[in-house]
Amino acid sequence: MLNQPVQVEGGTRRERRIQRQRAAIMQAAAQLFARQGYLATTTKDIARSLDIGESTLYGYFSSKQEILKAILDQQAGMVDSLLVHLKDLDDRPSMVNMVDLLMEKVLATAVYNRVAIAEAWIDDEVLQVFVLARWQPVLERLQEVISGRIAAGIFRPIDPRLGARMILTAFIGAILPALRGIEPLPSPEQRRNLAETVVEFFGNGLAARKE
Amino acid sequence: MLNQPVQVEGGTRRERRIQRQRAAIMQAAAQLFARQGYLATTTKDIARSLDIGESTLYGYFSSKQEILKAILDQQAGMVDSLLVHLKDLDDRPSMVNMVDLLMEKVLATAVYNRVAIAEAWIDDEVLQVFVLARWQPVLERLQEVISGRIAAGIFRPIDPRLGARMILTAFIGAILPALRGIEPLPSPEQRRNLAETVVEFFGNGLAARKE
Amino acid sequence: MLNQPVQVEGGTRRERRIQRQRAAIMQAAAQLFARQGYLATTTKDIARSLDIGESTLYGYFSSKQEILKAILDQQAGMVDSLLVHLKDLDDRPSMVNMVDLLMEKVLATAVYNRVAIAEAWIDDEVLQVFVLARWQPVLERLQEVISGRIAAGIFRPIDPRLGARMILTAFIGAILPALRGIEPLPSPEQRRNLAETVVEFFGNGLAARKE
Amino acid sequence: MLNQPVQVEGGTRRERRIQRQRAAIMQAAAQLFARQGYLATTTKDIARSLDIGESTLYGYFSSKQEILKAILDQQAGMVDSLLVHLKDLDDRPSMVNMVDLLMEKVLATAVYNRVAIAEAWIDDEVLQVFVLARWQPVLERLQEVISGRIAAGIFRPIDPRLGARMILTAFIGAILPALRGIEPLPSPEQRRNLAETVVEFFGNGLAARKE
DNA sequence: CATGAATGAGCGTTCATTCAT
DNA sequence: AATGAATGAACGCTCATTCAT
Repeated sequence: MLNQPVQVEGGTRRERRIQRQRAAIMQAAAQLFARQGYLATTTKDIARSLDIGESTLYGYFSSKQEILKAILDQQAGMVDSLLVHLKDLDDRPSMVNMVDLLMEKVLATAVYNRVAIAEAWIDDEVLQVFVLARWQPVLERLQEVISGRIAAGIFRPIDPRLGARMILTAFIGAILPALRGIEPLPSPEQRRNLAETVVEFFGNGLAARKE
Repeated sequence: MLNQPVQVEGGTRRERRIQRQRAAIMQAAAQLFARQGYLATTTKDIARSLDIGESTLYGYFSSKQEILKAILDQQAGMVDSLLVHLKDLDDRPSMVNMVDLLMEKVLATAVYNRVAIAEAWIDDEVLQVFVLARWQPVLERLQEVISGRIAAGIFRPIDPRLGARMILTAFIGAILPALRGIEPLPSPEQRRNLAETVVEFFGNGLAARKE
Repeated sequence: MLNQPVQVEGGTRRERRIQRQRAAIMQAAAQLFARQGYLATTTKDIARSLDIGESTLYGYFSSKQEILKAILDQQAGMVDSLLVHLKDLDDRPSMVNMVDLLMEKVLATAVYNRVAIAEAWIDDEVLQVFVLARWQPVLERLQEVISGRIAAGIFRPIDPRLGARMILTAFIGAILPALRGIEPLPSPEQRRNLAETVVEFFGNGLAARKE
Repeated sequence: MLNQPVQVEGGTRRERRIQRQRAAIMQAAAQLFARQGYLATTTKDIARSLDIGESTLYGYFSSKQEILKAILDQQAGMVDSLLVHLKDLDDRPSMVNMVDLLMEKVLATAVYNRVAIAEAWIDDEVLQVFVLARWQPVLERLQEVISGRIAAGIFRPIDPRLGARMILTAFIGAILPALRGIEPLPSPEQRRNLAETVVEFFGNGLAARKE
């Protein structure tokens, strides 16, 4: 979780510098928001962690709120970017790939997600706009798959909404310690393993595979 | 979710009155903490919601922090009280009963749990002392059951810790909207239904039951 | 220009204390606003001049703006209270009495008026709401008198609005140094003298009285 | 009240350019100072209204204070320039001419005067140095005229200082709305009319002319 | 010469806590 | 036991000014 200069592209050199600085501020702020919460983090904290003056922040964001909004926006964008990958969920290997990818993306922005979850847990608007609205397509896709399999007799008749929610929270449970920051991020191998376990769990629970 | 005078017992009449007032403060504070977060809730908010003077709070708690601690303590006690019921998890009906009971207890103190989760998400000490330490026995019991079934060939060989975590988060997922406060608490029938679905999911995932 | 405890009446003892404190704050603030201007006066200045904590101010006024508003309101009320006395302006002695009274009232709240003028000079809303609207009846009464005398052939035909404005500013000119705070308030005798001169000026300019 | 490039003369081309820019800054700043007050006007406001960088201002003035000082100086120079015209005040036509000229000059720099009045109303040093000291010769000349006429039996015996002050404030009253910026500047005809009324008022008040 | 970026000092305001009654 | 009043410490934010380019 190093603080490396963020890569940005496009625009003039000046615009790139501004984007780089904005990203650096968001990163530093997100670290602090994740660790102490938004309210407990002062603008002084953020400035000090970047070794800049407090008022310098206001050249890049018009308020502390705006920094949070930018973080939430970026994380929401990440969720959106998942949607293209939600097509093939019919055979087991493609599901494993999908879950692996999901984990990778979610964990790559773990700090941002931690902030988003913290805020959404308390603020209804954040919950609706930045979390529920963005994850909704994922949940719907899951429900489609479940409904399809129920119709095909592969799955028991179950409330697809509940099923989708349980599977999604089980998925989150698998990466929760890393997301919460009490365990290191899993290696690619560990992640693949987790993905396979989640998918298996999705289908058969913990029952022994019946061949 | 009415604010009724809380029943307390033991001690002199005076001590009971004090306990009753402490409980009333905790309840009022927890409502506000749950809705707005601990930091965003002012002592003035709490006092006003009880229609008492702000400084009166300090006759019952030495600080705002202490109110939070008392709330976390109480919720942790609730978790502890679950442990006695964790014995019989061997046949399906007793598992359903257990999960139903768990849900009932967790939802009965939904507001307190919401506060605990919010704080644990941000504060490492709260996470360790008030959440992880208390849920640890539940997780361990679950791991035992899983290990036992793996040994008996009923379950696939899987990391029991991961399995326990996934099942517990799936369980939480089932009641998440009520816990977060965006859906009403489930009726006893709905709850039983949820419990059965969770247990089934635990065993067989979403696969059709093979009888 | 001593800072004596302000007399207030009505309400319970508690309410009277609050009113007294509000008045003390307004008085202290007005002194400072008059001397340095509203913006250049900090809440710290006001608090220090009363030897109270800065945050104590906010128990009596919700913002620095509100202190200013209260001062302007009070001054506007003073102007309103003049109107009852504007009836008899027909013979010379009653005009002198009237002008004398006007001077007395305006000078008794000299500091407040100085603040009101300063703000009205810069802020259009203050000018309209707190100054023009309140002095309007005075100006109109003056115009009536002037129009009446023109009709009676006593006065030259002149724009009554311009006449009223000139006479009012000449009146203010007579007390300007006291209002501005560079000369002490006039004694009652000096004031009566000023009043007579103003009234004479009103009628005959500086020309020698033709008896 | 257009913002045209100000004409300056003397010096090298470079010096003229500097003078022109200084004047442009003063003009822009004076507009803002007049409308919002000195303190409420930020250097950013001034720079933006000139479409230059904020720090560019500091190439022409060493501080925001200095811009104000330059404005006050210039206005004070305008008053000084009136003095040459204060000779002939003996017959009525020349007095009217004089008052007309005074009005013209004062109104031509209305914005600067508005700023000067605002500051002098609050700051003792500005009052003394930039206003009282500069208007003093005008007041003295007026007092001389009054004293002379008293000696000649034309005027009543009156305190010449008070008389001079009243006549000057009545004069200001005649142009006050334009000065304050709530009415447009008077046309030359209107101005001449005002001048005649003021002079008449000076001599005979509002009494009908006795021929 | 012009400027974008940076910043220290200070602002108005909030709030948990104390204290006299 | 209850409270209204008071307050120090700290907050988010602004702004005149500096400085490297």
